Amino acid sequence: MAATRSTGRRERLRAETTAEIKRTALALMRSGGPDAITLRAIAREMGMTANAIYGYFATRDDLVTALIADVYTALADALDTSWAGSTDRSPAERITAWAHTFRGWALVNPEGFRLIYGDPVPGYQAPEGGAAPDAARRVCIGIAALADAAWSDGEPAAEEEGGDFDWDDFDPGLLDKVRPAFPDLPPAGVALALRIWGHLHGLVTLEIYGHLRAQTFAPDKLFQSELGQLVRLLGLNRP
Amino acid sequence: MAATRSTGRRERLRAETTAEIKRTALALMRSGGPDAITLRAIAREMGMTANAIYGYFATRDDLVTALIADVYTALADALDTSWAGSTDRSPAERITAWAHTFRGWALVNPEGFRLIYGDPVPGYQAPEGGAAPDAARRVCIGIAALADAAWSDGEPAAEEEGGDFDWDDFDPGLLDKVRPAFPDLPPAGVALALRIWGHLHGLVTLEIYGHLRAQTFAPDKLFQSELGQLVRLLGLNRP
DNA sequence: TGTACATCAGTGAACGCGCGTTCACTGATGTAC
DNA sequence: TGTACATCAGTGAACGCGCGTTCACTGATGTAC
Repeated sequence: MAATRSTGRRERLRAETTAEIKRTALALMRSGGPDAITLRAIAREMGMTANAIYGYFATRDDLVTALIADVYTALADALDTSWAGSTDRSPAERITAWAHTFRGWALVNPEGFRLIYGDPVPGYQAPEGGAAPDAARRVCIGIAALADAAWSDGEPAAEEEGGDFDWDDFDPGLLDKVRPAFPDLPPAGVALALRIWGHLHGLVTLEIYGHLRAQTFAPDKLFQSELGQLVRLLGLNRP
Repeated sequence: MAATRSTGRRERLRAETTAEIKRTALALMRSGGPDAITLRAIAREMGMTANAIYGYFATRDDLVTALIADVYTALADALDTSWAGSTDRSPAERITAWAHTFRGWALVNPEGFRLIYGDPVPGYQAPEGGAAPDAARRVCIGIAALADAAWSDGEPAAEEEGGDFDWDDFDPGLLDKVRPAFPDLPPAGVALALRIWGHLHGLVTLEIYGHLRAQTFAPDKLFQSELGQLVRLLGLNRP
């Protein structure tokens, strides 16, 4: 029994090898940095010849493009799943959970984080219309959701100075997604979202790149403390 | 008149060429990314042979090490100069000026910022006791000065949650410098300093790496707004 | 069930390239008398 | 001021290496009748 249809088996093997190539590439990057992603190194690691990879990816850059898209999508998925799974909790709890998902993902996938947000793989030339922007957008929209959740709880940054933001200050492509989804969020709310992104991105980047761990042994505590302030900044947890 | 002593002239020429090599390396990195720093490319750009550089640096990695030390020191100098030049102003103004210096330096020297805080130059192996940690420390101490200035103005983060920080949470090498300089700054103050670092680093990194500009046309306004909140967070500018 | 053919994953040798680095050298600049 | 020597910045050819990519191929797996 269970003799799978032969074409199906070939396809499955093919998909498995494709996945293994990607997995190996990321593992190499993890241990050797972005310049460790070479077709020859991947092939060596997998016990095959370098040109066998051409059966799966047309060029090295195609592989890198696929890698970036995969990783970006995985991050966006993780964040969206976290957010969608906490609808029954308070905004403060949801935002905290989302931020922990963000940092947690980065700590588990440091090479992915660097691939997405750090310097590009040496020699890599991105294609014209990559899928990466889509996932980047999704992350931004996720952050806008945080800001919106806080905003609908009482205009947290209303007292802000330098907050004379206008719709013209933002990329139309971003607004096309954000405004329909969060009709009550004003320009200052979008600005707040980007600033929150900055806070989280900064601490996580410093940690991933080793700058934070050179100064403190308690990055968790630091992040926790940051989230406490974030929730306060957003005007949540008020008496 | 003015016939410079001959040895002096040779030394001067030597120093000039050394500087030109570094300048060219950074210019190449600016236009071509970290992997554009190669001896051959530098030599090509300068109109000489690649091995002529061996008269100035023993290996390529020595050049990169010198580059990192130079750039890191330049950043720390710029920040310290900004801070030292504003002693007659209010803490809020000083902190704002310092942060603008930080961002301004990064925008003018994006390749330097990436060299210091981003992924390492491909193939680069840092030496044992590099000078980079020193300058990194100096930047941290500068941020501690900001926190101290705010703290002596009224314990800004006293109401903080997750703020149960201890001296043991921080690197002794950092504390050796920070505690004597700022005897009134408690552990929570050092933690606050690192978090402020995260805020600024995050926005600037997103901007330098192009992630911010994909979303907004007004990164200046955003940074300005961030600083307004920072000053408020620090408990300054109170009525 | 058995045979003839098609598919296709992977091989092995080879290419041209740019890299860091080494070597023996040349020729201009500066020094000593 | 003039000559003999020392210094030293830079040359030019060469090395071995790892890279992406191409090519003609082999041999196992699956398909058709």
